[in-house]
Amino acid sequence: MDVQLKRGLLDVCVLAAIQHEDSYGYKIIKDMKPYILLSESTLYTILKRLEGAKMLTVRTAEHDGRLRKYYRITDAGRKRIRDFKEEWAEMTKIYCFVTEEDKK
Amino acid sequence: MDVQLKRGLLDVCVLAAIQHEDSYGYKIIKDMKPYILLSESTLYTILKRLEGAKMLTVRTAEHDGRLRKYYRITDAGRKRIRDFKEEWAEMTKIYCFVTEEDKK
DNA sequence: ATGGAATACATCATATCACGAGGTATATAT
DNA sequence: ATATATACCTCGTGATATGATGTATTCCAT
Repeated sequence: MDVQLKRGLLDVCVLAAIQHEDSYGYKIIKDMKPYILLSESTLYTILKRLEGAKMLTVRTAEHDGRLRKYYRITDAGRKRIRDFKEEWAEMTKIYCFVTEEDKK
Repeated sequence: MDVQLKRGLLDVCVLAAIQHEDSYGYKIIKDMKPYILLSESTLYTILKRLEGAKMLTVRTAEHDGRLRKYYRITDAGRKRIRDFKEEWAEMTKIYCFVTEEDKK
């Protein structure tokens, strides 16, 4: 997918990946794989940004003797997803505009 | 609409605005207005970029004693629109992923 | 006739952001 | 032993939307 198109989708996708249950970096990438690919460097940049925007919170927990950082979505994060749904309607209009055939 | 989301749509929208007939800066902005807003500085940046990518060609013509730059879509430009249609299918999948309700 | 809006083009500086390259460390399978 | 998977992180770079700003002409209302 075009890099510029991804830009608008990645943040929301990451939020979507943790909306049903807390998750951690490596798992988020795997869960998103069928829909959109992203590298670790990209993901951690996004997680930091979403944390700064208070759309998720972080907690560190031990798992099999190794530390993991678990991310949990906040109300602001859920609002971002709702806003995206509204933006989708606008995008659908744009799609129609772009694919409009010649009206002879 | 979210700035990042616009990024991926603007180029294709500008191409869509000239796909049926040649157009010029001011008119492109007006035609796109119902679907997506963009400033003149943004538009001219995009037109330059699309010209560099050979997705459109430019010609200068006089209109009412004033010079206008008319933009015409190329085959590469039409291909970009076709590619977008394919990307739309991916985006629809992503939309489903994001809006997926809890599966109890 | 004068002033302001609309038309029409353009440049520059800034802030945001995806991503490759690189780094650290442990667990598990071959 | 060694390779692969898991798990985290930082930095530099290139791409790009946008506001601010500038130039110039035409049209319309007062």
